[in-house]
Amino acid sequence: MANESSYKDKKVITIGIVKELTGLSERQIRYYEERKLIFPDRTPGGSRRYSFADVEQLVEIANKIEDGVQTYEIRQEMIREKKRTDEEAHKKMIQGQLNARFGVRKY
Amino acid sequence: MANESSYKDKKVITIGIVKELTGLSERQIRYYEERKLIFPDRTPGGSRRYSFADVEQLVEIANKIEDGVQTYEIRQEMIREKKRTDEEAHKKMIQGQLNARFGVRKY
DNA sequence: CGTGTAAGGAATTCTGACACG
DNA sequence: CGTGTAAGGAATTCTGACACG
Repeated sequence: MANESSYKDKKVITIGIVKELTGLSERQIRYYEERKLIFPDRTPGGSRRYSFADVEQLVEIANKIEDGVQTYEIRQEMIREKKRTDEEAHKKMIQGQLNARFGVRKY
Repeated sequence: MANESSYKDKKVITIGIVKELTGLSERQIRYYEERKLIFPDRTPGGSRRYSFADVEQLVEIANKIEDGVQTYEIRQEMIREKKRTDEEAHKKMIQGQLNARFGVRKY
């Protein structure tokens, strides 16, 4: 649920292409980064590189803003969502360890 | 077998990233294009854009060249391979039309 | 044949700031 | 708050050519 697509998460897209793909302006794309909603990689030279997942994220962000949601709120949502998935992953890992030591109980 | 990955075939990667991803020089990447082994898109400004599929193709090409295969031969192989898959697709399409008109015979 | 390189120019991207509201 | 824009510079990419072999 995080690493099944080797392409989707690779940071290889320049801001110019992201602009084409999303229809957003460079200004918007950079601003959402400033507000910590998106996290592109950087080349050694300092240019931003986005993944397809980032592109999709940007579209979602833009939609919410169009609906009047502020960047701060969007960020809070993202943090809550991350916490939820992290806890879920943690729970699964613990369960995996239990299964490894005491055997898997299928049902 | 050609459009199941929406990411793999999108031409969004600059030559600089392709260089990193493949370990090839820009010179090599451009040369393989000159020899019609690879077909990047272009931005309005003229910059090349590659897909992940292109990146994989480039690695294969580079391996063959290392093995002493000439670009001309690699190109011939590619043409033969394309012909084969095209014929296969054509055959499937004809069969599909027959099935549509006369019903599908499962076995 | 396949690849390196120096050359000059054009396209791309970057940051910080001013503006509006 | 979110976005546009002009400014100046730096990084990226482009082409055509000379070189080697």
